[in-house]
Amino acid sequence: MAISKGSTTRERIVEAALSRASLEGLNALSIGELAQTVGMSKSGLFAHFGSKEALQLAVLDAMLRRFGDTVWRPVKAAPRGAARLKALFPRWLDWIDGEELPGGCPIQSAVVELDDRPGPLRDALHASQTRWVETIAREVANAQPEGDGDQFAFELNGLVMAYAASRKLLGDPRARERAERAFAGLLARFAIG
Amino acid sequence: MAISKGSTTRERIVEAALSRASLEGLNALSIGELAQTVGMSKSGLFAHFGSKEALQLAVLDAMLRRFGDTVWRPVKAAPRGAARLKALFPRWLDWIDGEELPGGCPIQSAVVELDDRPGPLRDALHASQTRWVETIAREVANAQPEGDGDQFAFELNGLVMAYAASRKLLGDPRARERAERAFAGLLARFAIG
DNA sequence: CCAATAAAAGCACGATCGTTCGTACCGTTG
DNA sequence: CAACGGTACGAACGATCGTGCTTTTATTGG
Repeated sequence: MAISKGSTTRERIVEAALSRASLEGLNALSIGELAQTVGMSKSGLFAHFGSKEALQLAVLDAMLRRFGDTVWRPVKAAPRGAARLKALFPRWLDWIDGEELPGGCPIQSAVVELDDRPGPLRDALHASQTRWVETIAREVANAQPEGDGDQFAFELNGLVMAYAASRKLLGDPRARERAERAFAGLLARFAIG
Repeated sequence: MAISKGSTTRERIVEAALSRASLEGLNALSIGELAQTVGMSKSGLFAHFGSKEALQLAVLDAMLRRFGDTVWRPVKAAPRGAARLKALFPRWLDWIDGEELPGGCPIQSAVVELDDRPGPLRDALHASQTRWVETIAREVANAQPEGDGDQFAFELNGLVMAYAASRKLLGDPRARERAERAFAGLLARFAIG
């Protein structure tokens, strides 16, 4: 069989852990509780990873892959440059709203959770975020060769975080409209569009 | 004596908890570990609060007060409007850098930690953040009566979050310069200056 | 200085944590 | 049929968690 039994259970575990982590964060993952929700024993679940940190790494990897699949990959259908950036933005906001995961964007939680906690988790997230900034900057370069892509990525990232905070903590119904207006201002300032 | 012994130890506890929470978050606070760092017994410490949640509330309250004292209060010396906003920004970034607390801004951690976890903690933070947005918006109104103060506050908040992420996770040495450039762009777009 | 009160300690509780171990059951392979 | 690696189990480990009690120690007001 191409798919062994173990790999599918492993996926079920990571899937459940991903939901949980989007709500409570990576550190709050508990093996016992996780085992209960997937319906197996603590030790059986544990054997799939060998340590809690390895489980967290698997979950972090899964959330990054899912972001790529859900947000970025469909956007690549749009032509390079301005069109892609404009296609990216609403999709990214949708991702924040969390139709995919119950607790919204787990990456943002991970950023805040890991930013001053050294270790393999932080390293993996750091690498991923660096690549993400480069991805955005490359698109900016396609849209406007004069523009500072890293600066754009910096501000765009802040925009999305502000959207998340405004939406989820403050519950502002105008959050999306605010984000869109800010995005329009950003495009204008960088002469993109 | 005006200051009882209990109130001063309580302050010592909250102070230590504040440092810890700035590193690990409010939920990661542990009474046992906290008691050890303050040099007293678990039960002795516990008696000051009666529950972990009450301790967390005290810590949250302390961090919000400290933000007010460290960031906002000195800024009020500047004249209302544009001058205040310009004075606020670098001071806010300094606060993010965390010369005051070891782990940088604990409020941002709290926002991400509590944004989808209902309860008194979230309520207190929600109220505080709402007041903060209003404070900024009021200042914008003083600087530029035509401007949408809530929109400005939204974007300014995102800027600061982007700065924190860029500085602490990515370790970008140009983070401050990026934030300043973005702030200049924000002021320009709102015709403040 | 003494009694009242506040603060802290001591001890124990049930629960849960991550982890280890030995042991079954399974399908595959020789 | 025998041996095997992969998968999952139950039990148990020491540690730590938040939270009650009861008792001792420190501080305070009269």
